[in-house]
Amino acid sequence: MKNRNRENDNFFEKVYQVTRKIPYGRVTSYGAIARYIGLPQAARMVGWALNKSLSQKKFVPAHRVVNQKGLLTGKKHFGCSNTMKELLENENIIIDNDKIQNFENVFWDPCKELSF
DNA sequence: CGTCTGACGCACG
DNA sequence: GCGTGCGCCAGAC
Repeated sequence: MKNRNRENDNFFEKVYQVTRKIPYGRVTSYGAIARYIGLPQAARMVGWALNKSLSQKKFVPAHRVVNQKGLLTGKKHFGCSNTMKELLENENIIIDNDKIQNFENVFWDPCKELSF
């Protein structure tokens, strides 16, 4: 196997890296990540990649990624539906009815913050 | 190779 | 403002 090091070229790895760059107490959306990668219409793949990220050895703050509405749509993939909420609340993020409160304030856009 | 699915996003009614 | 339907890309079967 020669070049399996092209992680950077892999869509999934990009998602992982960007997600890991999400600062504490901040969240982003699937579309934002997808847009940062270059596939704004591939938001679904971001979520899918994050799902696989749960199996990754390195921890990926997938709980900091929500949909454009700020809803914890992926909470069910954390095993317990409360896990994602707990993690977010642990970061001073207010959650109400599986929705992030003050979403605009905690929103973190990689395309903007990373200025890419 | 054809078909279905998926942690979304957007257009439409 | 809310519910429904379609499209998007990539992978699994």
